[in-house]
Amino acid sequence: MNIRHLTFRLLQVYVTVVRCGSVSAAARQLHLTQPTVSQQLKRLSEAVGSPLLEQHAQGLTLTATGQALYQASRDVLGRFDDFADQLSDLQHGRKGRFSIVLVNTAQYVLPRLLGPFSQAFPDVDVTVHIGNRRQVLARFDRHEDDLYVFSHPPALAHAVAARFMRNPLVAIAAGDHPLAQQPAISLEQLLTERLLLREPGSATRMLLDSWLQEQGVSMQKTLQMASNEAIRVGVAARMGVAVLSEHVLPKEHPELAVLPVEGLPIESHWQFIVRSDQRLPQSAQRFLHYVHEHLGHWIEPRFVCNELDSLLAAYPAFPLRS
Amino acid sequence: MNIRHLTFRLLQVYVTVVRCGSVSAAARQLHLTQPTVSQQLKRLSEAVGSPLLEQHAQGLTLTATGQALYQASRDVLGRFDDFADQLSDLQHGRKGRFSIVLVNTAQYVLPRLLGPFSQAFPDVDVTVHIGNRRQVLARFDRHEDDLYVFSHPPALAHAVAARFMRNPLVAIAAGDHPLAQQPAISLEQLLTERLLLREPGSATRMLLDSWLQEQGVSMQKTLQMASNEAIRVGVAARMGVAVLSEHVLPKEHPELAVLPVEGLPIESHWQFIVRSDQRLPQSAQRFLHYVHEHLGHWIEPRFVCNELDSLLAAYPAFPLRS
DNA sequence: GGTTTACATAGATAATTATCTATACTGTTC
DNA sequence: GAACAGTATAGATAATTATCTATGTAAACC
Repeated sequence: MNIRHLTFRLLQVYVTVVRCGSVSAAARQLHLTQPTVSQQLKRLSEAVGSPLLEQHAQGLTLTATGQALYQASRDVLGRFDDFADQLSDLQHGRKGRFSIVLVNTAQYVLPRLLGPFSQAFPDVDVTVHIGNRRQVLARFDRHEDDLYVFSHPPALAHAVAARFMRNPLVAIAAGDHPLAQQPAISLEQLLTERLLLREPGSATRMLLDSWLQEQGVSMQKTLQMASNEAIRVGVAARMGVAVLSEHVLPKEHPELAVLPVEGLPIESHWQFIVRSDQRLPQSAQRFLHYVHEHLGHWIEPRFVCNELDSLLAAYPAFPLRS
Repeated sequence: MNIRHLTFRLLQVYVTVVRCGSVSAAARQLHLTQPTVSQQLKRLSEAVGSPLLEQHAQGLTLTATGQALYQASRDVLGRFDDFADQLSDLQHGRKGRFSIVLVNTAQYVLPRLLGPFSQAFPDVDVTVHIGNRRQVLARFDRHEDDLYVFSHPPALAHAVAARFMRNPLVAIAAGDHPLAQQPAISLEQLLTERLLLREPGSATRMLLDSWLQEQGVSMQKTLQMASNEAIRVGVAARMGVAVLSEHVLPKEHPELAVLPVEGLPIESHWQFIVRSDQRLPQSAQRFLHYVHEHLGHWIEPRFVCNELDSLLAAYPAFPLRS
């Protein structure tokens, strides 16, 4: 048997002929002429190397080979129908996988988007990595993920970005800290306190550094901790004050106070970054669309900054509704 | 997905590429050039409607679609490998079915050939029909079977015949019948006895009729019975004498005697008939070859008359050994 | 015995496929 | 940054396929 020139189409025609029990009937059903079907059968028979059909008084009869081929054809076509179903799910992003990397601060927020998405699309597997800004950039360079979330625009080649949420940095102190009582605080006043800092390489630190530099001042007493959580707890324990993403604070935080420092909060934004030189899986596209549509439902309005349109415009063929 | 222009070859190439993890390696293995394989992949990808592969630092990676296609391809190709195995059995006649029709007398002999054949080829299903000459001819006219066994050459269109066994007709009487004692018996003497006859339409009757006509004599006392068995028992019970195929007699037959009538035995032969206007199933071809080779092992030499060569010459491509 | 029905064959043509060579692009690796 | 390895693209060509119309053939039906 020569498998090389065997097409699925040929098997479809064959199955139709067997089901119809007649060449002419099959031709009508397939919108072909009868000689065309006859010839296809001939080719198929040659490919297989044995006769498949015999003509008897009561119509066509299958040879043993013909029966075996009929079963094989049905199995094979059925298997490809299944594949087509899978494909449809995959192509609509209802199924699949993608990976996303977050800078540390974003980990307080993204679960509020990923959670509903996973419920809506249970067959999409999402892998989430978390690191500080430097680590996320390294992963970007190595093409390790599909979606990246930064809190400050990086200048990267092959990157397309779109902001979606505000990420204000505020100054905090213990709830009963003397500064917490004041109606307004100058930057200099703040810097007399010990400042609890994230490590260099983190976005929060970078933003703070560059903001202070703009203001022409420099830090005095500092203490460095590589975790937003640790800093928050440290501030509550009166180790000092800090400038942190507002999202790091719990909803209710009696033991912490946001300080009305002049010039604060520092405005920054989280944004999705995709690599333009790498295919974005359908499921990740589906996620971006989902975020675009539902952001307002899951996030407090004052944080929403939905600028995803420009990014999504790159995937125009994507079916908007599942 | 457009299934129409999907070939098995394309899937083979794809599977090879995935297994090799590289287009070039697959090309070498398939004895093709690298651009050829690249282009096949492109076509496949277009047929499916989604990217299948991605190029990363560590070689090619499958997309989710690519993985699904890989599995589907393996399943499908595996299914066709199974089919090819079946096909091989069918094409070598190791498996399949055929039907054969025997005239009555042959039913005493053909089981001795069909039995060993069925043991040697357990996956071949044989259907045996039995009738008298007229009934067998009617089946032949209606194309009802694959193989026909007659005991007298019919003049048929689209028939090819080959003799394989002698079928002598002998006169018998009860073991203690007066004629049984005589060293030689004339035809006239025989005809004074009551003759137990098969029905018109049977070959035995036809042969006897025409032989008697040649001899210029006619029957006097007769009794007609539509079964060789009934006649044999009737002769033993002294109802009369008969002319029957020698094969109808049991190996040991003390209650019956073969009479040395002049001019007897009437020589006739069994022969296989195949229709030249109808495909002979491989399994039936295999059976004829089997008979040709083993006839001498299963049948007493004096009955063997192996003239199947001419018939088998029509199937030259048939592999002689299983 | 003519008519119908169903299948096969022949011949033609446009589209598609299989395959090549030559060349361009893109990361790795010295 | 030059060389290299692996892919992709372009252009060419022979083979194959898909499909038609027209015609032949054989059995079945009045």
